[in-house]
Amino acid sequence: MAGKRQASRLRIDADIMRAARSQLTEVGATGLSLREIAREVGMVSSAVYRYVDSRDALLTRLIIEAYDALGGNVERASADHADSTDLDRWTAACLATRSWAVENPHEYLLLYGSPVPGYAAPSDTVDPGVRPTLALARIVGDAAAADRLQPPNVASPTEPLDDEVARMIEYVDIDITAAHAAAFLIAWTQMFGLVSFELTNQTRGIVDSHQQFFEFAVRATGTAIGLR
Amino acid sequence: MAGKRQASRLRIDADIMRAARSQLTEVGATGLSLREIAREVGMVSSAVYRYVDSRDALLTRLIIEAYDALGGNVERASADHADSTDLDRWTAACLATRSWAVENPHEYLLLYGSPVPGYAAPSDTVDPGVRPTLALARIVGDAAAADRLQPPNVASPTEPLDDEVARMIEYVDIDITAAHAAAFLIAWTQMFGLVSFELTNQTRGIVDSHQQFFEFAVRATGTAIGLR
DNA sequence: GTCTATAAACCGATAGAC
DNA sequence: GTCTATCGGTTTATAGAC
Repeated sequence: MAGKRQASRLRIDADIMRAARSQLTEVGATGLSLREIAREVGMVSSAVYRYVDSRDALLTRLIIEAYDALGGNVERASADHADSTDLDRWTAACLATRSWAVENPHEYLLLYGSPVPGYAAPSDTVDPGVRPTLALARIVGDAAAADRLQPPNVASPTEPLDDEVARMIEYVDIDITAAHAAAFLIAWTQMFGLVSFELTNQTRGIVDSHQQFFEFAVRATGTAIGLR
Repeated sequence: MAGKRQASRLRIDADIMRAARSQLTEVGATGLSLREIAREVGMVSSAVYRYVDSRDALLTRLIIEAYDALGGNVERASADHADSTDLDRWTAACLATRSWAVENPHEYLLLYGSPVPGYAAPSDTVDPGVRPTLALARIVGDAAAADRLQPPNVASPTEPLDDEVARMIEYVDIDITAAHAAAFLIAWTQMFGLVSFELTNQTRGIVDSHQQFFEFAVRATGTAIGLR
C-alpha cells in the first residue's frame, strides 16, 4: 500500500504549505517560523523536518509558488484579451498583476519587496521569477510581430545603453527595437513601483482611488511604448 | 556643571545612533538589536534604555534621520541646479535620490521597502517622509510658475481622478494642472520603482549600466511631465 | 547612570526512543 | 514517521544594588 502512505504524505505536505501561507499573510516572511507551522498543523516541531529540509527551503518553495501564481494570472489575462486591442491587453495584464498583489500583499512583498534577511534565493527561483515579466513583454512582442506597434514615446537609448538593451532583447527572445525595449522597461518599473507604493502605503494622502489611478498610469505607459 | 553632563549624554547618544546605523547596514532593519548596539558601544544591554525608549523608538529615529538625509540631498541637488534647464534640474534631483539609495541601501529600504514586521511608524515620520517627494514636485511647480512647463505627454485624468488629483495638488500647495500632476506621479513611482528594483536585484540580467539607464529613464519621464 | 541578574519569551536544528 | 528532550543560541525589557 505504497499509494496510501504517499497520499498521506502529500496531504500533510499540503497542510504544511497551507499553514506556511497563512503565516506569511499574518507575520510576513521574516516572521515565518517552522515551530509555529508545526503548532498550526498539530505536529511537534521536529516532525516538520520530515517534510521540509529547512526554513530556507520552505521560503524557496513559497517564492516559487507565488511567482507561478502571479505569472499564471498575468498569462491568463493576456490570453483572455488576445483579441482585444494591444493596449487593452496590456492594461488587462497589468491590472491582473495589481489584483493579485492587492489580494496577496505578503506574497507580493516576498517577491518584490525587501530581501528576507539571512535568506539568499537559490537559482531555482530564477525561471519562475521571469514569468510575470515575460508575460508582459510578450504583449509588446506580439504587437511588434503583427506590425501594430507604433513608434515609442521616448528617445532612442544612446551609446552604452543600446548595446545592453540589444542583449536584453536577445535574452528574452522578443523582436523589438531598442527604443521599444527601453520604453517597456520604464513601463515595467513604473507599474511595480506603483503597486509597491500602494501596498506599503507610500501613496497615503496622495492617491485614493488606487485602481483607477493604476489603470490610468498603465494606459499612459503602454501608450508610451507604442501600444494602441 | 550641567553642561558637562549634558555633553556626555549627547556624545553617548551619538555613539548609539552611529552603532545603530552601522548595524542597519549590516543586518537590516529587521535584525536591529538593542543588545548588539550595547555591545558595540561598550555598554551593558540595560544601559541603552537610558538613551532610547525602546527598539521601536530607535527605529523611528533612524527613519526620520534617513528621510532628512535623503530629503536634504535632493533639495541640495535641486538648489545647485536652479539655473540649469528644468529637465537638467529634475535629472540632477533624481540622480541624487539614486546616489543616496545606492550608498545607503538599507536606509533606503527602511524607508521605501517592505514594512518592518511588528513596527508601525508613528505620525512623527509623516512630515520628514514627504520631504524627498516634495523637493521633486517643487521642480515641476517652479517650472510651471515660470511658465516654462510644456503640455504633458499623458492624457488628462478623467472623472473621479481629476477631483482627487486636484485635492492632492492643493495639499502640496503647488500650482499645476491635473494632467501635469498625474504625469508627475507616474514619473515619481517610476523612479522609485527603478531604484528599488536595482537595489533588490530584480533587474539582474536585464539592466547592467544602472546609472546610465536610470538617467535615461528619468529624462524620459521628466520630458513626459513637460519639463524642458 | 552604570552595573548584575533575571524574567519570559522566542528560534533552528538534532539525537534517539518508540 | 512521530514523539520527547535537548542543545545552544537569540531577543526585549525590567528590578534593584551601587
